[in-house]
Amino acid sequence: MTRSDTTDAKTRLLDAAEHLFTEHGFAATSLRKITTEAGVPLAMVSYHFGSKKGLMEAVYARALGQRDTSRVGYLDRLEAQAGGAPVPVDVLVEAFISSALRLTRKGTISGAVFKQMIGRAFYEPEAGVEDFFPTEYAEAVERYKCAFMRALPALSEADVVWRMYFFVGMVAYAMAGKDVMRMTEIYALEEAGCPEAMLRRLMPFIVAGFNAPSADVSPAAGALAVALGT
Amino acid sequence: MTRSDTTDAKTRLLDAAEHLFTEHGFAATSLRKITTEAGVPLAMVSYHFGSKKGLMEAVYARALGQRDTSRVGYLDRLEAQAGGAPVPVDVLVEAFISSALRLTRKGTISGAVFKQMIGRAFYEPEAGVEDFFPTEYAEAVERYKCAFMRALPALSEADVVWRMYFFVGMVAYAMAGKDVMRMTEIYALEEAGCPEAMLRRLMPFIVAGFNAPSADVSPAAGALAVALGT
DNA sequence: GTCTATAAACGGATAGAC
DNA sequence: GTCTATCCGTTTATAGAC
Repeated sequence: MTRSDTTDAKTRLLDAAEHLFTEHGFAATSLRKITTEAGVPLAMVSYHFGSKKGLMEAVYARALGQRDTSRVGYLDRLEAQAGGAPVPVDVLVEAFISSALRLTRKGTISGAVFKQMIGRAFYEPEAGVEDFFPTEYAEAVERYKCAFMRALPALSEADVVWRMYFFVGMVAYAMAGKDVMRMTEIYALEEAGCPEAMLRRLMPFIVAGFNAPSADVSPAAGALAVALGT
Repeated sequence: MTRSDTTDAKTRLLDAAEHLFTEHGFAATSLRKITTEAGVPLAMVSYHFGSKKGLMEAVYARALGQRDTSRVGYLDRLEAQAGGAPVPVDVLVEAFISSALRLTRKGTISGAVFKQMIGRAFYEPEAGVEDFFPTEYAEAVERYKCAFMRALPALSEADVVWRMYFFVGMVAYAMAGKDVMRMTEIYALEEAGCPEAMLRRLMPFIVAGFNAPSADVSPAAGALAVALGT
């Protein structure tokens, strides 16, 4: 048993499940591995959570805590503060990233684990995992979309949505601690593992991306098309 | 059986495994599902590939085909063409994306499936999956890093590497067809599923990001720090 | 070479003792 | 409430018939 026996079984189960689901994914993690790491009998899963899926739901429920309403609330304040004028792009980007970081539950769970968990939830192929992140997100995306469109009147709606897509994807990637090219190993990036520092690096990159001129979508014009033809 | 019987069993197995591993992940895909979809007996897996892991390796081996040396070769040509002068950022970005797209094997496999497979390989938590993408990538990253540093002398090495990290992550995210906020559904983005179009949208975004002023890393100065303090 | 049948282990879930 | 022992379907892998 990995954890101290002073903690109760339910908590130890949640801790172990959180760790193993995060590390290896849902399908690859058996209840036996979880109960072994937690040092509790197998049957405690059924008793406390009903099923494997119930355990996972509980893991996410604990991590998410009470529903975080500050996502749009923060944006509300910013827009009220601007008093009718568009909120600048850099403020929007910073607000979105801050909201993402603020998902961290204040409590026993480490911020790093939580963020990796969120990231995994998105990448997890199992059906239903994404459903823990429900409608509020669609609302927030829509609100931010409108804000970005007002801040960037030169861009088409498609461009704004695509750039938000890239933005969201990169935040998820960074928060999940992914590193497909092993760059953090190779170049020993100091700030890897510290989401705050990483996202501070990210912010000017994203802001500049949003402010870029519109993409040329015509098939013939792109330099990319030329390169692909070779 | 889903596929035509005219194709031989080995190929049908590879096709089915490629599809299902890509769709649901390695751990969540059983050999039975694969053999059922392929319309071949279960034992053919052991016969042709030895084990489940062997099958997956074969899937990746087929997809990767012969080692693709054009990754740095393309960059070589660009640098020779520039004749000592730094290769501009937009050309580098376009070259990198083109190389990523060019990973597509010319043959039966669809480009979309392949790209999603590559993306999944990175996100797949199972140990050893990333090992199919070996040292050549580290070389390419190093070469591009030097090229970007020469094109962006105002940036520190750390900034360049971080921005490449974001760049690579976003390409992987987009190529894997991920969509954590379901934005392609909600906003019915037409070009989703067409990597070329998507990456053409991505290019100006990334180029502007690279050209952004250096990130202010000091703890107190960032607007982010202020927001987090509230 | 190809496939049926089965082995051997593992999976999630539960009955029932304490 | 807590846990042992077990059920039973599923899994990967293989033995051996054709």
